Amino acid sequence: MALAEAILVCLTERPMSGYDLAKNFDASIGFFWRASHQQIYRELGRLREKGYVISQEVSQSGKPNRIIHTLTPEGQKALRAWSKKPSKHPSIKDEMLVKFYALENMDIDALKDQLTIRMEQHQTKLVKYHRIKERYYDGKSLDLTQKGKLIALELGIDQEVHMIERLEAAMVKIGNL
Amino acid sequence: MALAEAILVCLTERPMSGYDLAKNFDASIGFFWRASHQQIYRELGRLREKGYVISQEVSQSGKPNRIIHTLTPEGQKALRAWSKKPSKHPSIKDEMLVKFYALENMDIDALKDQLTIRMEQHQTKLVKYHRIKERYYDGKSLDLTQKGKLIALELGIDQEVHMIERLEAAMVKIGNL
DNA sequence: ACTTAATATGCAACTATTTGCATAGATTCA
DNA sequence: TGAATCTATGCAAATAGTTGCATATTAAGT
Repeated sequence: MALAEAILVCLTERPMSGYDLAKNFDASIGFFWRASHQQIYRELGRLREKGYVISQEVSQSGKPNRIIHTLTPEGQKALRAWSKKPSKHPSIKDEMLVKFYALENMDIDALKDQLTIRMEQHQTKLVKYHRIKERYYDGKSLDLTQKGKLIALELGIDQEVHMIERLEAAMVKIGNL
Repeated sequence: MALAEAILVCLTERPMSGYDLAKNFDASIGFFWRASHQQIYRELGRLREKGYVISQEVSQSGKPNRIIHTLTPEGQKALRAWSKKPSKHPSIKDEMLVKFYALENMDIDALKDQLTIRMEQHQTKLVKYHRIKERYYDGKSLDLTQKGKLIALELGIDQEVHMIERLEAAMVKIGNL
């Protein structure tokens, strides 16, 4: 399972609480791997048992205490071993495209609405990516890890740009039916 | 869950056995929704219980008997109702891109190999798509359902074309590190 | 002759993911 | 002043998906 590794990858940046990780999964790494906070907290328990992270509670007044998780050398070793294993091809599950497969049995106006929403979602994502790129990477000197993140980010940006174009083309096509 | 609906979508084309469905999920509809044969057989049981399909055994000599599943009017109604509900955004789980996120902890040569494999997979898919397009859609007059499938197919083709370009660019970038 | 692939179905166990709930003080907006 | 949101953690149940196994015949390749 790669949720474990995705968490470890996050923790290479800095030690984090489960809450921080959940936010990361909603933003940066979440562009390539989605996970809910419930999943993350459970997985952190497993990683602790395996000795891949160590967890220490930090007192806070007012708010609940934070539990900060730090990557251990064993965790780092596990990450490197993982990097050598072939990557599974990404999961493919796109409800909307399935709907196109039986157009005669679909409500086409509803489908158009869904296409519009989908385009907006990709647009939003694209704006987010651009902001991150400008803020953290443009015109800065980058180390190896930052270069890797930039490559992933640029893959994401291109994907969104082309996805929006494709969906617009699809919209024209179903508009002309 | 949309596996149920993906199966119903397949059955709008013609009545099929579980085996036929599994092959469809490896080819056409599987471009947008992957499922194993075990999943499909289990789901067919549920669909039968709900009355969305009816199943009849057809005797065969030599080979095991086939069980042909036919979409019922209730199943068709369920499909139309589903088409009106907003589509969930596609699941995102891309191990390889996660690996780019902690490049310092990765084996870069292994990553390059994985990138190469990934490019080949997309290339294979693209060739498949093109073959299907030429065979079933090019220069033919199409009904509504066929037009829908063509739209989905063309989305797939464009996606693969751009994905291959993106991965090539990424390869150049990690080659230059 | 032997092995692999294709046809055809399906159970069982395990792992992963989603959804709903639960707690509880602090801050921000209307 | 009340409602909503943020911070922070996590359990429990349900649903979904993967992996391994099981059966049985035919046809084609080596």
